[in-house]
Amino acid sequence: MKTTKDSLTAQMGAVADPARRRILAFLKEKGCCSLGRKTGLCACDVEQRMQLSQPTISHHMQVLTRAGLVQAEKHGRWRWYRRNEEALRRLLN
Amino acid sequence: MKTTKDSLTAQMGAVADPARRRILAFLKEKGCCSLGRKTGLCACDVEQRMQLSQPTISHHMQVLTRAGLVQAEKHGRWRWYRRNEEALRRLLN
DNA sequence: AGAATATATTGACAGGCATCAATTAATGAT
DNA sequence: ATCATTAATTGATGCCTGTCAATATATTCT
Repeated sequence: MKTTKDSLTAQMGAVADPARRRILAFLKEKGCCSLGRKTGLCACDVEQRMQLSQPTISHHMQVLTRAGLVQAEKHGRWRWYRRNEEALRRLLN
Repeated sequence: MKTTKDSLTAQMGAVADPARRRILAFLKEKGCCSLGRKTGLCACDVEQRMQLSQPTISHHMQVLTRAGLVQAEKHGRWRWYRRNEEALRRLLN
């Protein structure tokens, strides 16, 4: 058996990957979301900005979401991701 | 070929491991060093506080040192490790 | 219903990483 | 010189992770 990773470790592990740090940076841009939202992006927007396959993006978004660093909302067939600024601020103690 | 890990990624990867975070915390204690130094610890002190083998400790100290988060000095047969507070502060942007 | 679009899931693979036992290296003490 | 101590290195093992191709699911459009 394996003891589940604590939340701080999950968050730090999430942020330790350069691809995910790039994603977090993209999520800061304003007015780029395909859904017309002021902030955030949907997965296809992220995919367009990264040289990574769609399943890989989906995986990274899951890691970030599970860690609580981004929040996701489903809108039709899109999924809208935005930064959880509160959690990101808290991560920096 | 593999492109070498950038320094930010190395530092975040170093801190993402719970064992290394414990070590960094131990290094904050005052007056616990076997060498009589005010701050820091030597490897054997760290080993005593962690339930990990000597080679594993040695490995973690190397990761932390390579990332620049701790500094090492050799004193006789001991190696004295101390936190690089400057680098740690900078890591928190 | 059928086609198109956005995303998730599955399965596979390679590389990285944490860990240990055994060994080696370096230094100090007798 | 020999022994003891502190630490690094080596080699092995198993787990975790980033990535992709293929497939599945969900939703909208016609």
